[in-house]
Amino acid sequence: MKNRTYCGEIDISSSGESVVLCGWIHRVRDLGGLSFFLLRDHTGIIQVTPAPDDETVQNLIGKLRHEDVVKVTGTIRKRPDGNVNPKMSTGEIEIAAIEIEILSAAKVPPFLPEEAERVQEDLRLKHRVLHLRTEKMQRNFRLRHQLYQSVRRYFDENGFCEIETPFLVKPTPEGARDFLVPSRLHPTKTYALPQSPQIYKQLLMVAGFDRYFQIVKCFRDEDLRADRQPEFTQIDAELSFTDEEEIQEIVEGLMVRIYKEVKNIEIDAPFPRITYSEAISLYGSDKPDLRIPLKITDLTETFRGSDFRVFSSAIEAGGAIRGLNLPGCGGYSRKKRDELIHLSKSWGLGGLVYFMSSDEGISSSAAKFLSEAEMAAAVEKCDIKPGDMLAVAADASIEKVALGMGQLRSWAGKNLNLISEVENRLCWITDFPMFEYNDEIGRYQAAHHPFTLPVEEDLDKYENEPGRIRSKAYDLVLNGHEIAGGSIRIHDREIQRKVFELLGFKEEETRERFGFLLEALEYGTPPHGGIAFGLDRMAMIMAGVDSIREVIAFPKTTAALSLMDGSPAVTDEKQWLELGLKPIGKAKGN
RNA sequence: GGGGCCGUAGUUCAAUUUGGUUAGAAUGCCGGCCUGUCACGCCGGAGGUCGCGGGUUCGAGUCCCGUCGGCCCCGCCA
Repeated sequence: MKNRTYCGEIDISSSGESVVLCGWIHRVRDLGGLSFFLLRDHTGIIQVTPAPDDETVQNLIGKLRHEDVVKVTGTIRKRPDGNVNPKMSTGEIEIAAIEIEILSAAKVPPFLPEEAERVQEDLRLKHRVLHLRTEKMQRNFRLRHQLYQSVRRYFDENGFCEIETPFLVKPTPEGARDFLVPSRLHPTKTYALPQSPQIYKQLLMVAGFDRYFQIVKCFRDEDLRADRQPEFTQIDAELSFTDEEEIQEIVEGLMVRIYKEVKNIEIDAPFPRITYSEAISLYGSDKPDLRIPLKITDLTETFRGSDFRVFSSAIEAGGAIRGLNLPGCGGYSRKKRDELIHLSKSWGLGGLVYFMSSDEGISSSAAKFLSEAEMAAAVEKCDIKPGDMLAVAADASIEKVALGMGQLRSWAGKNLNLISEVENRLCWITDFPMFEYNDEIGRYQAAHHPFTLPVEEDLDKYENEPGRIRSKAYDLVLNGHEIAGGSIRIHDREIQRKVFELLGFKEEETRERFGFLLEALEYGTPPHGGIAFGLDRMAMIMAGVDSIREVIAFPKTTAALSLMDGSPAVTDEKQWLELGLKPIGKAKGN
């Protein structure tokens, strides 16, 4: 519609002008002889009232209902003195309407957009369009749009070429569960939806594109979480003739650019680099939230030779003792301390030993087992001040005590109000282990993926301690969320062969699974590496919401259902037959 | 696969602890009145498979079992 104006774009400077506005009925106030209504579009809300003595319009307003779609023709005018609404950005003006056309009458909606935030989420998901009409959701998606644009501009300016990779790809048994797509033309065979474009972007490097990027959907058939959906969006990038430093610099430039363009926030680069093992011991996590100003302290040496059995037995078994300052908790009641001990058990810790500090000195439940000197040393080492409480855990497994203390650190961040919401803290986690032992299947698995380049000086650990080989992999962590992960890839076929061997892949199997990549790698492969970002998580954090469902237009529930369109759905027998398939088992649902 | 919380008018909640008359309120909806409202106001009205199924009981929204659905977490997510 030409010459159409938006509700939020008008201000007092345009008073006197005639306008055509289109939008939804937000609220009607019918006073009898005089009526008002609020008209809403994606830019804002403005009040409309009949032009003087216009009875036709006056009568029509009484018939308007919530969420009707109307076209309003009228004049912008200053509101009479004393009738300005300071709570509205358009509160100084109103539209004197000479014509109102109902373009589409609305059924009574199950909830009004303005109350969407307090209705049950399943109802919001079912009537997603009503929720998306809210100012908050409109803002979230416009932020996400800005994010796309900023990313595309940045990569384009830095010589990256956007190339689409296929959605119907070869199934890969490693990693996450695949969504399979049966082939009609080739019964018993399937495609898979890509878990990521990993292999294809490596092929693009072999193909000589030098720098590639793509904003692309990925699919993983795993259980859902607040920050995990079965289909999600990655910003995927890959570079040739590169190294970790270059990739990290490019990413830092991107993050600085995004924050500036999307949020108008200046962030500092470079971001701190923290090795995986440092992250685990200092923060008890491979994705530490650096907004929490607490570090875990190793107290193993402080308590070596202690008479306290809980400590000495952990040390004798090769374990560790770690402490964390809980600032301001020195006065915690017995009940609160017990609650925390209960929680600590769910974090995999055996319990917590407390040292409460006050002006009178240190008190502790373990005081009778420990010397004054030991207690003083621990408190000193953890920077405990009067009023604080030191929580200490010991375990025969270093990993267990580290991760448990990490949970305690997160708990403290949330519950002791230590997190500043306006802060954005980014860091790199580097030097990940190349392999992780999987107890269930009794072999090593790639911690990142099997094309990741191991750190060269660790290669001699192949035979005896593969668990200690580090890889050239890196994660980018923002406020405790992993938002990107990448690596330098293997371009040497001998190293690739060794990695597959260690992962227990038979040569034949390797050829069958990854043959097309390995073959391509033989025809002249540039050293290359890259990274992939979780765009949904970035949008979630930048929008200040707690779930990626708030930044995905049509998300699934935690049971992977779409309440709006009812997918997945029972499929016609005819469609199954065409694919040469027959469903077994029984559908659940109502 | 496991743990926790939740499900009552269109919506948000109360009544569930301790089983007992006709399941209440607000808002939304419908009708009437009202000429400067802005969460308009006033008057009246309609609206309930208490998620579903089974069990215990003289009697179940309330107790028990199962199931469906939602959220959070663990496992899982190369």
